[in-house]
Amino acid sequence: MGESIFGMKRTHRCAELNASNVGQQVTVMGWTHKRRNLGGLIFVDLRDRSGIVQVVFNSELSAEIFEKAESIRTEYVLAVVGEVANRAPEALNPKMATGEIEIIVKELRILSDAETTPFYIEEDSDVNETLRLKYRYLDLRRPDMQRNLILRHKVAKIARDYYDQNGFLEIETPMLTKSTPEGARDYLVPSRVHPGKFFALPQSPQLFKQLLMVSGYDRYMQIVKCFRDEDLRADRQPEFTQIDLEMSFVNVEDVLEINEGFIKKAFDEVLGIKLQTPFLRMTYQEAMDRFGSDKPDIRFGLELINMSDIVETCGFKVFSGAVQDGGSVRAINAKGCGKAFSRREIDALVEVVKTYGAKGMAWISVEENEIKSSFAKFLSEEEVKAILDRAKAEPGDLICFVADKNEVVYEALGQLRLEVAKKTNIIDESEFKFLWITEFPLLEYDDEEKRYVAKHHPFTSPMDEDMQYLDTDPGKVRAKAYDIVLNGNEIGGGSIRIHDQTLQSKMFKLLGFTEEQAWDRFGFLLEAFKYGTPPHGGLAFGLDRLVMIMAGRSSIRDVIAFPKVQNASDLMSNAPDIVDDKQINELHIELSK
RNA sequence: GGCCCGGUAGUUCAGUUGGUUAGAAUGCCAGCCUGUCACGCUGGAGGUCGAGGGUUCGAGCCCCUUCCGGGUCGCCA
Repeated sequence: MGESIFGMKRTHRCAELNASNVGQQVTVMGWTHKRRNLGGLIFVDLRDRSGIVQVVFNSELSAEIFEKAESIRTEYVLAVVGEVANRAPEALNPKMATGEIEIIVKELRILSDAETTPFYIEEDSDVNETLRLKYRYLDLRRPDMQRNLILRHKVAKIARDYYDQNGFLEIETPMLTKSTPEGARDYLVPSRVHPGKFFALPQSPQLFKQLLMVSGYDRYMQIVKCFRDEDLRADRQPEFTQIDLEMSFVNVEDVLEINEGFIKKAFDEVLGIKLQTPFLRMTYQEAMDRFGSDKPDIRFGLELINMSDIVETCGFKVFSGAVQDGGSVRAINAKGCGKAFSRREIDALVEVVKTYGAKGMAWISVEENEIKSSFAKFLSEEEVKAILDRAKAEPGDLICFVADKNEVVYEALGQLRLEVAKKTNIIDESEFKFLWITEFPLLEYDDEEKRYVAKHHPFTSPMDEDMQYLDTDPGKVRAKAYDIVLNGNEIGGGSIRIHDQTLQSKMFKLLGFTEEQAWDRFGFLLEAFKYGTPPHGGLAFGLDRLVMIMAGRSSIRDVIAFPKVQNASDLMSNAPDIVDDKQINELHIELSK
């Protein structure tokens, strides 16, 4: 059993001590990071969340204390009273933040012993993630994980302070809500009191924050958990955190401006990085045309080049056919890759575009006085020359083409662009490139459901100048919707909302809802809109993704204390799990076999 | 639901064409050691090769099934 802490009070965290404390008697408490027993002299590196300090047990101690010190093992929890001393010049450790000093121990208590941990508690360990997650509380002792969570805390704190200073009120919205059929799958919670009825956990506080605008709160923010029952990815967890906000009496530009102010402040105060505002604004159409993506990584070029007009009537059916069917032929010029890539590596690029629905990838490898290509023989000399000119081709380049429906061409080349950038190592990992993508399409056609669905959500306002197309050509209507993109990651998005009941009803109709269905599902919102609704709009940041990038990690699991694995379970607590029949019965649920 | 990668001492890994008792480093345990900081030296323990089945005289290695983890496509208003 561990010793009591009775009568002791911690005076400092381990790494808070420095040369200015020399001569002071201090009490520190923490975990045994490492011990070095030299026989008559024992060193212990004591660790807490601040860092590590060396404590020394020497022969001036009583036999009782020294024997106790000999029993110390890794991860034992210690309380140590001692005097801070300068280290001898030859014993300095410049690699340690506290390497100039050490604590000469006078009193020791072993507060808790510890079994050998399943993995070392050390910086940047490459332990199997299964094991890390099963023993997450040990994983979270690792200094880099502690830094990540501390960074997350700072970002959240800055968000609250910043938005508070700008007149936002933090207001909580319910976790037990009404299921909405549009969008992601809901997590459902059965009601005991109402047999056969279910709550849904919120995918976002969307409707509630709009209602708060109706209520006159003017500026709302909340750091809030959201839930989506969809498959996981490195940047997607079933429960995740948003910095969610909504503002009244604003236009698109007002929302962008206030939010880039937050990002600027967070990067300055947490990372010491001065960002230039305003961030670059780019329309959705421009982003697609130039980068094949609505979340382009603009740390590098490799932009898409439209070749459609050149090849529209060429002899290569794959190209001319795609253009004549309303699609396009586009390319990227992978500078130097014609020379640098083996045939096998080029074949790997073909596999990349196939993953995203392209039927294939045509290519031209440019050499000193000739070109190598599988399809150029179908083209006239002039056509080949026009292609090379437009691609600004130089010897050594590899020009990669995709011909298909625009949708597929964008997606395949956008992803190919990222792949080539990774392979050729042209991305500067130290850069943070933000931009806003604006003027998203309001709707997209769902082939499966045979109807239009909202690209953002059904409450997004169309752009004023496109209102005329709502009835005639809905696919053409652009929305007052925007995303904020950082290094190719969507870290937030939002829109100006519809605040007019008639327009909102029309929108539901466009999405294929009957009047009855719309009122059944969103009646409370439509009803609310009758009583005086301010124009409003807002945005939500994905806090996990933002912090992930700021921490230089590639998975949001590394910035979430207790994340779930790919099958949406928790390896530590073993949730989800079966429950007693009694609980099931109370909820009026029957399980299928 | 599809595709790809992985699973061997506590941990990180190696393991040849299928062939003796499955190795290394580190950690752990014991002994020695007064200036270490990746402490050092000596010795020791430690294995369901993810699980099940098959082929074979013989399987960590080949085949089938399955479980677990990661990446990804679909999915994610």
